[in-house]
Amino acid sequence: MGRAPCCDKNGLKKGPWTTEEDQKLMDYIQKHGHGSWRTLPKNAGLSRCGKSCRLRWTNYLRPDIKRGRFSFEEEETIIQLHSILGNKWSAIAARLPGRTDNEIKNYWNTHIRKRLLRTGIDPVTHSPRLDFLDLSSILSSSLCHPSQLDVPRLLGIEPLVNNELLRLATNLLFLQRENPNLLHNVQPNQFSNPQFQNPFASSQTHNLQTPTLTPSHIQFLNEAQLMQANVEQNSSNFPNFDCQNIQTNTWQDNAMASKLDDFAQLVTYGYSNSDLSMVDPLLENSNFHPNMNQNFSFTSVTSTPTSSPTPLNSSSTNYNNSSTEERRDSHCSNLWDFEIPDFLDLNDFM
DNA sequence: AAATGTCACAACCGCCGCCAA
DNA sequence: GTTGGCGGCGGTTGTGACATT
Repeated sequence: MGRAPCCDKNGLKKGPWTTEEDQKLMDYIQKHGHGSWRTLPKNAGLSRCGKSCRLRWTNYLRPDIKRGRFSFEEEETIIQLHSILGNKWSAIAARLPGRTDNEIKNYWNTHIRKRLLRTGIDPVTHSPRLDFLDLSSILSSSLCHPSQLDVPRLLGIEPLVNNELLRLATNLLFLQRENPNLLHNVQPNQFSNPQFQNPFASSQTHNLQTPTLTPSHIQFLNEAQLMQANVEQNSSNFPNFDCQNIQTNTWQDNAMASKLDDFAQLVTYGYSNSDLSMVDPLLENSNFHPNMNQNFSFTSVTSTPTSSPTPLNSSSTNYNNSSTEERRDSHCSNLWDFEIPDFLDLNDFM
């Protein structure tokens, strides 16, 4: 047999809490702790369901709740965490002291989500929305450069992330991990070298030792492969852009790509957008902290792009004379800025 | 000034995993 | 092993405040 019902639903009050009820609940919990929520309402003299009491306490009356508007840093943290965790509001709230999951969820739905949509970012995938493309701009661009009109790409048929580029980056990361000095000496034309296409190929050049597969190597490669598989799986979600057209359409400012450095972290951390079970241990074991964005840059093909770690406290930013909203919009409009290392010739891979 | 629309957020609903009975 | 309540969670709704027409 199961337990007795927690409460008789009939006759229990619902709806907004009165100050008197709040006071009763606070007084009781301060004296006795909440203990069993099932028995609390009766002991506290409240005609409420235990569940209602629990929600009122955790979402509103708890003394450690931070009230007031979300700061820019908090908002940025929420966006970054959401790009990894999705709608795991409790997990996000756990990393924002003083904020409740309900509060974050509400703020997301009423503020952040709308702002992302307004700036052409899909709040679910954190990637640019294809329907946000300025068709007139594209068409005018195509009129100027008819030969560059690429319908399949406009329709998003081709994946944004070229698999070869991804593979190359993965290999580069492996090599960099094996030999941190390697990339400092590399020449642009060396990226066509098979060495960079396959780190396990002959290592006669670059004074590389043939890698021995240690467990860490295997783990790393598994992570990289998982990452690659996820990107391939999700690539259909991404619109494509043509590097040759990048100067001529609205993607100039919104182009999406991964910075190699961020990519390195992405792969190293084993991030998988579709495997959230990896996220919590990942964050727990990493140096991540909401205020330590320098250690948290999951900017990638599948997540929120890099944001400045110090957008606010830098007096040199252009935010000085802007309202918070303007700052946030401005920030969002630059979300998709990216840098590609000079030594990478993307034309070879796109 | 009234009607209507929009926004913000507290609270509820329903589902799920865990675990006591 | 089964049942069903508890606690937690994410999604949705209700409602008051404010803005716009």
